[in-house]
Amino acid sequence: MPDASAARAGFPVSRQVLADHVYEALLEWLMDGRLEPGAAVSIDGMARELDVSPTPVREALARLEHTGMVRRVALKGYRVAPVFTREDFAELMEARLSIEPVNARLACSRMTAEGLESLKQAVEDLRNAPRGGSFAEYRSYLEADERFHQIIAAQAKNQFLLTAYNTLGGQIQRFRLFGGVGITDAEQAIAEHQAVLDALASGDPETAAAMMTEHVQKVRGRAMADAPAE
Amino acid sequence: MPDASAARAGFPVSRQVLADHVYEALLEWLMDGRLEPGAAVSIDGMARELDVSPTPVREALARLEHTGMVRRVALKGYRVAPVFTREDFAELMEARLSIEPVNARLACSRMTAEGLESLKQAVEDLRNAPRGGSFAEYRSYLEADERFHQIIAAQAKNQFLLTAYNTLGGQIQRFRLFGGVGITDAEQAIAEHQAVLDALASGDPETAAAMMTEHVQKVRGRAMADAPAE
DNA sequence: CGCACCGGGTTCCTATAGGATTTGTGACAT
DNA sequence: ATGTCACAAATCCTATAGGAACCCGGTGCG
Repeated sequence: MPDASAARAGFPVSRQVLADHVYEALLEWLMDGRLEPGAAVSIDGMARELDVSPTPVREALARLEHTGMVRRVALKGYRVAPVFTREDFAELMEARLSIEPVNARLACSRMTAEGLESLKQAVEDLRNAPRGGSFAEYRSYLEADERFHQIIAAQAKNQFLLTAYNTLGGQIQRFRLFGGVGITDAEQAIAEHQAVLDALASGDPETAAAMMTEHVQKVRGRAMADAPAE
Repeated sequence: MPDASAARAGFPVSRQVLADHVYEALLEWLMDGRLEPGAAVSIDGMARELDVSPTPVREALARLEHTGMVRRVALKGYRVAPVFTREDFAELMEARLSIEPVNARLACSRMTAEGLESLKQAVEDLRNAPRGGSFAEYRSYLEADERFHQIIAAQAKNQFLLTAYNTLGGQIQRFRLFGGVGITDAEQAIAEHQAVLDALASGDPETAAAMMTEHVQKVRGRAMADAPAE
């Protein structure tokens, strides 16, 4: 409750308007899977659901559209982006292979102590995360995984690359939810993350980039093997 | 134009709503330099200016915010993104160096005949563009330059990399307008574009990537030399 | 049976109004 | 002169209303 402390201090810090809350709510619903791919996202309906007027909903959706999470057709409304096809997935991985190793290389030389600490925490969380079959169970696993890559992107200290990664990151999350792949070979994946972390900690940019490349390639390999059909 | 045939057919295809027009108008004004960096973009004011209600303006601005062209502060409104600092420029070029060579490499093997033709046209336009001192004169030069890179990004046939590039592309345009650098060494720049084009035409991906890397590096070098202060 | 047509309901889209917040200005006290 | 306060204007933000477009049945006709 930032409002409370802000009110006490005398000047509100939160500065959030309704559209921001709606945006976050929609994002959460998208990531939660409560809104399935292809489903219509009615402006008026969402407004009723969230008990606000359509205006902030409209604004939030306009922002979301640019992330690729929802698509808009003029005079017809918004829909959750369709399910990833095999081609979409291949493109996404190709894009990751282009950007993430660069992030790792840059992050290696620019990493702060706090950043490294957060990374270690992320890998630790990955290890401790439950690996049950239900979605609720591996939710924390996915969260830690995403956080790991996000921190590296942030530590690259390049606003443009960070923006580029964040766009990808959202799609990656969305794919993990609806691509039909659960957690496969978690031990192997954790080892790969550890290898990236070690390279970053040792301060060798090229090794860090190479480890990241290897990791993403293996992720692709595992996912492709998992869902051979289409 | 699609409108004509659509009207003839009896059902409009364009399907553009007011917010789309406002979006395009704002984008054009931003690219034209009619809206200077740091300037406030008042919602109500824009609405009066364009003779529409604030609602579509609000929606258009919400979309624009995600491109980095304008920034929003809750309850205070939108402002045109501030002028590029030297650090911003360095980051932008670093990002270009990460993405554009990859685009060139991929485009090389996936290029269509039409794509190659458009590229040749772009380089030709670059050659024929006037190089006068005034902005209006080198506007077509900048347009052709941006088009060249945009086509390559599109020919990479990867929606995610294309999105990533487009975000960069907007910033590049904005920088060229307000970074204070005009066209320096146009002949040299054209030669670099030609080298990239030749490599793409010859179908050698690695050379294409290398030529693109070289081009971006030299662009950076020229711009840095031009604006040493800051 | 297939297909054009046509309401009714839903949803989108835009304008408008008014409350909430910020900004600018000027008087006043220190 | 400087800082503070109050007040007015501008701006943002949200809700609401109504016109326009779309979707979905049903009906009638070939």
